Amino acid sequence: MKYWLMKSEPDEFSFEDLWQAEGRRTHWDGVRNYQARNFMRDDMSVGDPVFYYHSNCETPGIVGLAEVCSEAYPDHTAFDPGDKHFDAKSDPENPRWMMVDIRYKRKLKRPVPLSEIKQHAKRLDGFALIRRGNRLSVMPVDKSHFRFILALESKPAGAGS
DNA sequence: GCCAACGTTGGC
DNA sequence: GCCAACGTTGGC
Repeated sequence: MKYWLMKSEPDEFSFEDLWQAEGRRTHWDGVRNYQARNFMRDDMSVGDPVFYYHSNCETPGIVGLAEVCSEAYPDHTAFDPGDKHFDAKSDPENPRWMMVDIRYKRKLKRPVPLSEIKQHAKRLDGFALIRRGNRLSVMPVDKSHFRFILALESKPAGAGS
């Protein structure tokens, strides 16, 4: 079992939207980065836990838990000329972009903001989210990092290290 | 294969 | 809105 973090802009598709979605699940379409695609295609398994992260918003951070609930399969939005993420070079016979489905698990007791995660940079050494210039929208999380961050939700906001 | 130009991401 | 960092593109 591997652990993951997936970013979404709440204006596009928030954790609340995932709750509202039919079956409380959705397909993670629109990833157009090879590294992120490879993680989904090659390394994810059904049942893997996922941190749901809100980016490009007032307080970026982890807001909830989800889980992978499908194997990777072709991202059909790449074939749709009307779609925002259309990619003419993705051939339906040989799809370039893949996605998985994820399912809502639960909200964190409180969001754990990026700023707080950064305060624990030493403990979280190597965590892709806080590596310089990180722009990955799907990234692996070490099991120990995952647990450490999960424990933060039970501590008061702003509690020191 | 190099690398400049460009577009995008995403925190601030 | 700014801008640093990064990935991709395309000329050569």
